Amino acid sequence: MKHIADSTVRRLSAYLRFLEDFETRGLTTISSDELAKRGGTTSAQVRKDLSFFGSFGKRGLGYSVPELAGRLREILGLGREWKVIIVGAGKIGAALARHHGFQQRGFTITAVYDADPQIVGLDLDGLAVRDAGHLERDIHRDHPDIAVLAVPEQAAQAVTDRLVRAGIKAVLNFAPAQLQVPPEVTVKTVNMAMELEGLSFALTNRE
Amino acid sequence: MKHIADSTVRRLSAYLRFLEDFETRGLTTISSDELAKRGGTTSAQVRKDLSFFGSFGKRGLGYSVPELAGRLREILGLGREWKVIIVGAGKIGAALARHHGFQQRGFTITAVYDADPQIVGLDLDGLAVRDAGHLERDIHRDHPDIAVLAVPEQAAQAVTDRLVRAGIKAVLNFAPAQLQVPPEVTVKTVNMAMELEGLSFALTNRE
DNA sequence: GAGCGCTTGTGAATTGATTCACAAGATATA
DNA sequence: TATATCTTGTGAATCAATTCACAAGCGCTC
Repeated sequence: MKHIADSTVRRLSAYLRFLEDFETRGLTTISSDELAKRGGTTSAQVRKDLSFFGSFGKRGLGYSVPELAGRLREILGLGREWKVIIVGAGKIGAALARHHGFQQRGFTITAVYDADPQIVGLDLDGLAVRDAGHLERDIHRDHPDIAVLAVPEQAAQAVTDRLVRAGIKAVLNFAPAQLQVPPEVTVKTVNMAMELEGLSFALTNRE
Repeated sequence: MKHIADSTVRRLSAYLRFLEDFETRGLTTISSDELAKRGGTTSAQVRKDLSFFGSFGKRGLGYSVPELAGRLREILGLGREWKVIIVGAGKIGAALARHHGFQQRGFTITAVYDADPQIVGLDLDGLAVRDAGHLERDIHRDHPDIAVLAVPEQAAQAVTDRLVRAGIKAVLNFAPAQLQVPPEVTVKTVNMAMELEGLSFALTNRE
């Protein structure tokens, strides 16, 4: 398949959210222009994004809401359940573990780990924090798909190396670190400090 | 000033982090190539990024670590303290309020708000959760610079409208919503569901 | 102070993403 | 069946970001 830009995938994800909203409101068709308005983009952009994967609309009419939603779920790989482990049960990790919003879209948190004996064993809304020493054993046994990394900066690369060696192919990184991984592993980093600095820059260099 | 791309600002922020690391390790000069390796980019990219703001290096030698760090802090607007309020003290909001990592870079959390009377008054590591009804009054009095939005999706736009009307010019949005704001307001959105779906896409369409 | 090795700063070239613009298909109406 | 009205899908054009490539500057050595 031709390479798909990250920005395109993010927009597809946004379109799906809007479609689900339209679906609950009982609408059956929608035009690229309406989708664009909701997503803060243009109708040409919407059509181009979709054109990478096929042609799902009807000329003169628009797109069938349920059909397009289904296609997007398929494209994004949301037709199945993904097993997610959280590594690091500090403030961020614990908040994510307790956040039940992920379940909706098929992301199931199957385990939470920490290295601190004070934290291991704690109950987070029904999930017991496991000892990070068992990471490799558990990964070999349970085959989780995605690891959410919520450990301190200094530990981030070492933990990532362990996850990769154990076979993890996707990491959502909350540590403020640039992780090195082999090419078959995908990393997405959420860096709150960087976002705040982006706001600081915008406020300072008011254009 | 010429328009600076978002991706450039994010890289500047990353360079600064590396420089601070080099600084604590006692290094005094660094080349664009070393900076690039650390940041997973190229030396030409590093030099181009910096060239938008001036020429800070010495040919044949590289950059002075403390000088470049200082320049980047200046460019990013980190020479001052920024007052940050957190709106929404649910799981994510509370975790952010307790997270002390922001303070380091000059972002001070001055208040936390929630609309739920059950939550108003709770103590979050020394910060009492205030009644969201007082948002406007407090903003007029305290002039915070940045609002972190951690409210449920359905409330996100309405709360944003209130913040904008009260004079907030920068919002860090954790709600999975596409916020509409006037052009003088900057919004950065952190959308964990979108990141997970990006990973789902990558795992599904293994290239 | 001439020569060498190194690294910056930057136009030019390239690659990538977005926007334009319009032919073609679909529906509706008469 | 003909006409009018929509809206898609997509090459071509434009705009933006990255990479290339090299002249010019700096420090070091002889």
